[in-house]
Amino acid sequence: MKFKPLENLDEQVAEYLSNRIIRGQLSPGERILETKLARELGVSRGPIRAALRILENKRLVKLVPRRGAQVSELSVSFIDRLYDILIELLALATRKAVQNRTRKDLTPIRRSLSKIEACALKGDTYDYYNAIFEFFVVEIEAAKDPLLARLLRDLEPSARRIQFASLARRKEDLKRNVVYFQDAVKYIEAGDPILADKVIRAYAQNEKEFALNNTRTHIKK
Amino acid sequence: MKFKPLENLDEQVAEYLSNRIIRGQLSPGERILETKLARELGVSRGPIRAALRILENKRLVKLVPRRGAQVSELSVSFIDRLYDILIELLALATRKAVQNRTRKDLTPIRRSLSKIEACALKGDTYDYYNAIFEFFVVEIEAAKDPLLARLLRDLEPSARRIQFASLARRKEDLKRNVVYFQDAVKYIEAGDPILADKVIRAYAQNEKEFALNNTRTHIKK
DNA sequence: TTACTGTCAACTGTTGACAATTTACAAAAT
DNA sequence: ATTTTGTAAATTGTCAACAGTTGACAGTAA
Repeated sequence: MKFKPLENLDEQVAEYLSNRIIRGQLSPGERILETKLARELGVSRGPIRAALRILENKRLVKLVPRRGAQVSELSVSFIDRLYDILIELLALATRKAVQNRTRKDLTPIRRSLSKIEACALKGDTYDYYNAIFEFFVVEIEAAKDPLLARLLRDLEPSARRIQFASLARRKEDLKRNVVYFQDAVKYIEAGDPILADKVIRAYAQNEKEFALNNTRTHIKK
Repeated sequence: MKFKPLENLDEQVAEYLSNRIIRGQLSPGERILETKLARELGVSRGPIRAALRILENKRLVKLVPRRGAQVSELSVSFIDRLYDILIELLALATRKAVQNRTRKDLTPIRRSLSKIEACALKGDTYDYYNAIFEFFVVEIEAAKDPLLARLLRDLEPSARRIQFASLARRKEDLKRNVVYFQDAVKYIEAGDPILADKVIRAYAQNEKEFALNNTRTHIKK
């Protein structure tokens, strides 16, 4: 049996809030009251405050001194800017994955591609996007760059949040999208950083445009 | 007179520690004891812990659950990876600056170029690098992208730390470096994102190589 | 000597209380 | 009606105390 590294309350609370924000159960702009949340979760305010700091780094909440925390907005311009950055960082990660991957890294990459393909076939939108995030996780693993990994991990919840907001409309998109990942794996296997970079950029760009066109109803500005 | 936004203790402590780490007054690997620091600064452990979370995001300290905080290491591979990311993000910021700048943005950009030139002429290495950071700050301001601005701001202390560690050897480098910024401003004024991108990439690449060759003595691995 | 085990001091994790600040709201003035 | 001012309640900031965990080290057994 594998014992957990005994997460402290900070991270547990952060995880809990993170999920609720991503799923839209907490709406943009909504205030998060420390006292109230502490009562609800049965912990003191200390861990709550630490959790809010964690979420601020992931851009899920906005922290204003002496005015507390609120769920961050999901504006068009934010989506725009997030994907601009994601395009560059994912492309960089892909190039690094091509260069630094060992043979062992290929196994999980191929496995997550299969998962993507399977979900696309079944039309299971929710799991499909989970599989895509998993793909990037293993790709980043292969890139052997902890700093880049962490930056991307910090941006991941925002990406998830955006995708969740447009999940309903994504069904027909699946099969068209799979091609990107099939190509990406092909070039990662072949060791071609330029084409792999290009494919991932194209995917992220496509994702960006889809998000911009399909989250309008959920967001503020 | 301009009143401060009444910083809370969290940020003041973070600022204090940040400076000490950047200047090498706290050495890599050194533990930071909450209780001791709290006594030294005359505050309780609450703000200290919050400050440590802030510094963790800036990668200045490493936080291990139940084992406290220690000053992060400055390894060759970290420098390598940091600049890889900086190259992409600064290039992106530069392109955005070219596209989104107003006429008003040009004034501080030109002013900080003058400062760079003046410091290079005087051979004032320390202020020279301050001026360079200032240049990027105003450039990012012109790029009109708060998300990108924040990512870069989070990485800034690490870059400063690296540059501080190799400051002594940088004197002869100054005049050669100025050209990059003169060119960058030229292309920003002319509205040429491709060449501006290229210049900044070249600068950052150059900076990276210099750092890698001149911080060896200060770092661990 | 070397490896194990138990104990203790030093820390971090968590809490509840108190102080300072902000917000909401009602009353007064324009 | 609209703005201003004053006051109370709600909320965040800070602290100090207690609980739980970790790491070091001395003592014991091989």
